[in-house]
Amino acid sequence: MPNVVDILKARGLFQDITSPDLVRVVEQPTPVYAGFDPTSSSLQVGNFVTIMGLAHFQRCGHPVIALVGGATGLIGDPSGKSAERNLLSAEDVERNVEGIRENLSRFLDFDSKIAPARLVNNNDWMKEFSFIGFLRDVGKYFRVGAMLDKESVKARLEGEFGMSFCEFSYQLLQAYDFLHLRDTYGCRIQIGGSDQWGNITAGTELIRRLRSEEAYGLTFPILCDSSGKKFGKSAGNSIYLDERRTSCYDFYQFFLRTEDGDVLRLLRVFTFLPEEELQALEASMRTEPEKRVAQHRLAETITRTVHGEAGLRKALAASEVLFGGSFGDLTADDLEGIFANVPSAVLPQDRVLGVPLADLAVAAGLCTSKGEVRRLAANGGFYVNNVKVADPLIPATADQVIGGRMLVLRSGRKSYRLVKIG
RNA sequence: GGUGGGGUUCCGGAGCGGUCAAACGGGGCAGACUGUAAAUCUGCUGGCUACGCCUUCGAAGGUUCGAUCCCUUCCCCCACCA
Repeated sequence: MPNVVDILKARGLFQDITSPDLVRVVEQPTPVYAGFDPTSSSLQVGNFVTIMGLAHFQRCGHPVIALVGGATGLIGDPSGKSAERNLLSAEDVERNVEGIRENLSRFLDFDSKIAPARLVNNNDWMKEFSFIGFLRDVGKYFRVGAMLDKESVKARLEGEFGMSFCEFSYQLLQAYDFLHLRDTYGCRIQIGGSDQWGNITAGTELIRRLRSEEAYGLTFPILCDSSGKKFGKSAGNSIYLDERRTSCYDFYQFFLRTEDGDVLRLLRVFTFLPEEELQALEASMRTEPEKRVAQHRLAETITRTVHGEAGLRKALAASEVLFGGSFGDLTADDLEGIFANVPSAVLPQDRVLGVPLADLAVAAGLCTSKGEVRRLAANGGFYVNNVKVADPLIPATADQVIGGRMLVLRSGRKSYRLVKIG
């Protein structure tokens, strides 16, 4: 079987490892796990890195366990956070767990004969503990000195906000998860982003102490774009894996707009394309950059993985129309399909016809104020139905309402809003 | 607890009685160029019934024709001292 560590290294998914012995351990099928926080109802592209990590293990023949933190989500992981987080309500966490469970179930192979995936929720075992019981059974084996030494704790204690006991305890929970999965499924490896290092080593140490057995951790780098910013935000909004939160179109476009300097790296991380193909793509970037073959390949591949063939088709159809100039003879039905999950506003007819376009733009959420629409138009970036509009104070007319049902507002090249009459 | 320095628009940071919706930088948005890239250049960046009007400069009061700027009290930061 191919060595998964080598593959991860080649793919830019390797940051650190708790012991070089792991390289030999993975010569045999070895269960591995990664955790996902239910801080939101859907995973984001950043989480996809971890999913790819698990997928590589699975492809190399290792059973994988995806853990949803139904219990740890109630506490909040301080790793990488500069301030105490607000606690999520139990209902929110439960709802998020369901969303994430649904996300994950689409990416891992649960039917594999050799290395089936498994989905677990740490609330299933954590809920059995009493506070006293946990302190005695788990807390007893932790030294406060070592806990204070963790980067996530140190950073917070040095920062201005400090840290609650609640978050301080987080590492015990994650360490116990690892122990539990080791006892239950023979799991010996935990993987995660580099911010998880402290939590992972807390687990390997707990296992060593209580089971006299070596467990391993492997981290991958936190993805950044070439300007060093955390990857996965578009205009301040996270890119989610759930179509209801980020449309297939926006998802596809996010990757299509990848800059040259990042695209190869992202292809390595987010796809399984073989090295030969990556090199061909790199060559194409040199000889015919204007075709942006690599960007298309990236956007297409990851959209297909995340949203399926149908989702990719939607994204491609929408992209074609929206970057194809005028809407020509598209019907309202066509547009409705294309904009299916683009933010829209539904307004009664008398709130549209004769109403200044600027007001519509605000009502549809394209801009936050009419002043902003004016500025936008003054700069030449305001469009109605893909036709540039210079004066946003002129009222909307009936012939702008496609099929008597909707009109499409646009800011700049890529931001669209739909106004539906209804 | 004492002394000193501060809290300004998304952030940093000028302003220190009218010419202030508030310099400058960053970020953001838009435009041009290009390849839905990068770099570069340009414009915009409180709201509106918009050549004018309204709400903003930690909070509340006060002095003044007029206050971001002066005074009082309060809240919060930072530095040094104890």
